[in-house]
Amino acid sequence: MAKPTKAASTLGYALLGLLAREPLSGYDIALIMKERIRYFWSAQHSQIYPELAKLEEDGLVAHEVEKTPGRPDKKVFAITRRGRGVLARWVEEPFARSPPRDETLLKVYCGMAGDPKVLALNLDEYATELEAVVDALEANRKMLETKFPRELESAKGGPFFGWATLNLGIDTTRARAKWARSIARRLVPKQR
Amino acid sequence: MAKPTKAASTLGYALLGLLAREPLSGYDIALIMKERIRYFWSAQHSQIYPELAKLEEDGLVAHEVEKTPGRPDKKVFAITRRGRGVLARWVEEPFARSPPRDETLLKVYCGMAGDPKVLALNLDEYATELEAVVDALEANRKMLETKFPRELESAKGGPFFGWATLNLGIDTTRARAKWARSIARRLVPKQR
DNA sequence: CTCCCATATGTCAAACTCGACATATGTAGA
DNA sequence: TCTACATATGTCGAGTTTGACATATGGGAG
Repeated sequence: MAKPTKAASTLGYALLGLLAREPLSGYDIALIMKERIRYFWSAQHSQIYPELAKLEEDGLVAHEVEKTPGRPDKKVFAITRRGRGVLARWVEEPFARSPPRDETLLKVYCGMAGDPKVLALNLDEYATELEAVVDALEANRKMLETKFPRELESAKGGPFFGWATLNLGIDTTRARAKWARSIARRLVPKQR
Repeated sequence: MAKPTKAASTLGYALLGLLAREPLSGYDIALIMKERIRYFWSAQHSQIYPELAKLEEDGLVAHEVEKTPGRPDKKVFAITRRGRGVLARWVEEPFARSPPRDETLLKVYCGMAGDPKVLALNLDEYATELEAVVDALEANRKMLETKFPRELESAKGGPFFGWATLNLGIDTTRARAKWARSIARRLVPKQR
């Protein structure tokens, strides 16, 4: 084979996964990464545009220009058949235990170096942020459940896998918030 | 001020956090990152050695050579007073919601592109791995609880913060394993 | 009229990270 | 004897990621 259907980077797979749902521009993708899927993946537009170009070079996506009145032109990308094939092969690979890098846990691990009161305050603030995230994710899940009951029932299609992803996101974010509060409480025992 | 006590990279803080507990060589640190704290941080030795040199240049750590019979010499690093100061300041900064990059969630999010049966198998295998990790983490926590009851009670010192970190690691890893099994079950409904 | 904002796409340098290569010592096994 | 392995430290190139810079359109606020 001349072109053995090259593999993409992990970011490339992320883009393919979004485009497998619907055609999108680089700008759209940047927005989705800042909002919908921020809890498990994100990238800056400065990384997205070059990666889209690379995917197009490899024939995994293709774009057409959409002229919108009163706005700059949009390059709307769609996944190709080759792109779907590459994505499928990656999805079916075993799950890698990629090196987790959790700056929050690292900071708590170093906690003995700092003032417990300050740490406790920061942990509570962190928990409050996370609780807001949980609310947003739960609203998102509720939306999927009312809008796509069929897909969720049959465990097929984009909505189901988005829902599956949300399930873990919600559980771990909530667990994290509770944990932060519990550690904060341990750090300042006799709260008045 | 001539030297405004420069900040370190996140990896630098990780090294300072380990050295704040006990003096260690680069090799020791690499081992600890492969074993004890792998569930929230890791780095290769090729990154650790240069970073230690950089920290030493900035006066945050200092080393002395330990001659061990029948082994190559060891450079044992210890944290300096300046290093503790830099670490303390970082610890007391607010928790940043750093961009999470969860390849597992990404792959499931793209699940509609692959064969459900293969995905289910991989998820089960993944869950089995995670369950082993949970066991190891729990053994570690048990060890801390029997060996350092005082520190855990008073919420002070390295052992307490190691224990605090383990708490979240265990909870989220277990939640992840359960989640993987539950999604796997949904993907192959009528298991014979 | 001017400035800022959302839309929209792009480049570039610096920093971070990984995997491969390199070197050296001593022990255990084939 | 040869080889492999654990210990121990290091360099280097390639790929990833971020943040800053750059450009262009049109609407709304002041």
